[in-house]
Amino acid sequence: MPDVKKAVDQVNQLSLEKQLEIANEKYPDILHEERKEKEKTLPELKNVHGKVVMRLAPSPSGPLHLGHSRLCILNDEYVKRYGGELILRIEDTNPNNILPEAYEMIQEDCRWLGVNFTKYVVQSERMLFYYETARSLIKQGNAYMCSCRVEDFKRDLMNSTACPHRDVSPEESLEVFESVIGDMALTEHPVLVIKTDLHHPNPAVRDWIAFRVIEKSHPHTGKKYRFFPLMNFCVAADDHDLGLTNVIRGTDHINNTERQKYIFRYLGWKLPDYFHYGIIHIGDIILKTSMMKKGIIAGEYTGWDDVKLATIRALAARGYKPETFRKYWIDSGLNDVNADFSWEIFNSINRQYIDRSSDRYFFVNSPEKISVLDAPESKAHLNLYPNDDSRGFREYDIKSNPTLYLPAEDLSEMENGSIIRLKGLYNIRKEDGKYYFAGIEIHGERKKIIQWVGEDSIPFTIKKPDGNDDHGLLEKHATGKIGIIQLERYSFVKKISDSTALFLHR
RNA sequence: GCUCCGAUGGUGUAGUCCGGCCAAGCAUAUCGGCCUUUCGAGCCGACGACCCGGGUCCGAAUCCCGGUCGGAGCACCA
Repeated sequence: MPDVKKAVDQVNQLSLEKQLEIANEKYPDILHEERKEKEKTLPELKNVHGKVVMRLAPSPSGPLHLGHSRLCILNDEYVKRYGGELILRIEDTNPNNILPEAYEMIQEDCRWLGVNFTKYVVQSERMLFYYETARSLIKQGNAYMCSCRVEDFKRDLMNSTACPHRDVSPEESLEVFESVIGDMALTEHPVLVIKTDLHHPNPAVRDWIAFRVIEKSHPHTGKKYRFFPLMNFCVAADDHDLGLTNVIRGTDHINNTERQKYIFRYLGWKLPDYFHYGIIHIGDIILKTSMMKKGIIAGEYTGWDDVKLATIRALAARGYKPETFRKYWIDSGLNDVNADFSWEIFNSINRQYIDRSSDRYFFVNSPEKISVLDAPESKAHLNLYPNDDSRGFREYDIKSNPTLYLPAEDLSEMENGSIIRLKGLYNIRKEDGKYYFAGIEIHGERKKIIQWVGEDSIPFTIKKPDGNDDHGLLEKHATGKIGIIQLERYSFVKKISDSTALFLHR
């Protein structure tokens, strides 16, 4: 150790240039270590043999939202990596939970995200297949028709006791099944139950319900069917029938996977490889489709793309880029630990994608009207993008002793006698509540630099996700400009008209 | 309550399977500096983490046991 210290001391005696020189001569390798920023990638999937078949399986209760985007991107990434098929499967076997427009919206959302599904499947079109699968299970004695009251059925499960219907013969169950899927009037609403293990330690896995009667008309199939399969049943049947090789989904599905495995076992099907990742909790924004729907009906939101919502289309409308979603979810990885979604990081990624293409403009929030005394006639000269004259300019003729609008907050923070810089124009000094011209020089003592607008500015509203819209004035030069812009010192926004923009992020 | 799972800085992650190259990498945030006519971008720097306690081992973020804390599920939703 003393030798090491001695050596280090010796090296440190030398100048940096000298050190570099020696290193260059003798050990060129160490200097070329430039840590290349490795693009983070998803871990390899286990049990991949050749091409994969994966799926997205949303229910059509509404358009896709931020939470769905994760599943979409992850599946898409793996299919792109290994090659194969990505199936978009619409899970619409609950007529009570369907928004007819959602079938189309979901596909649009996928395309916008750059998620290229290669096959589109709608479950309500596969009812006969589900019935056939159910018959097989009944004939095997692995499924039975039950007409117990809900409470009795649940109580039996908790007590690990069999209900009276569990032991009826397959023939008898099949007969009941056929009558329920037929068009006879029903006196009771029986269900089809998959037999598992009444003593399974996890009550969630004990005999579970596979079909139930819903008399309501289905948006796609009308009144043609009334005995609808539940998610666990169709997922198992479809995952096999569509040839899924790998299934990745959230840990909230772990028990469902256990239930679905019974069907695979009974029918001798090969299981796909399952992976369950931790759930990412997304806060500060409305994510539940049912809540959104309610709010839209109540007029609280303008539609599925309202700024306050976290649907893909709402975020797209505000100016988030598809690449942002992709990078964020890849960076988040496939951890099996639950985590919190970070708007901070999400926004930071988005900023990288939009900054260079966003022109800069002045917006004064909560403006205060002032007159600048002793001010000569001037010209304001401002870049559309900092340090890049090729992008063009915003130019204004400012008359002498002009009336200007400045952010009230910045003015109130000014101390008596202090000087502030109006960006692209000149300096002003505050004196006894009045404002005086204070020279045009930029350099010299470091001053705060703020945005401003003139009398030709336009009333402008920024709609914000939290519902507290900002009102102020936008510089005239922005008229006609539509799209993502940066309002200097305020935020990035998506300008949608000459009077309105949607708030994006700082 | 029952079943299962997990625990790395303020936040998100890498590493954990197959112990040593990890006195722990990256991103983001924060704070400084440079640059800049934005509180934006870029560059440089600083700050900051292996839940606790035992055990195995020459060696533990990594393996084992216990504890604590957190989470998911327990629907005739998906």
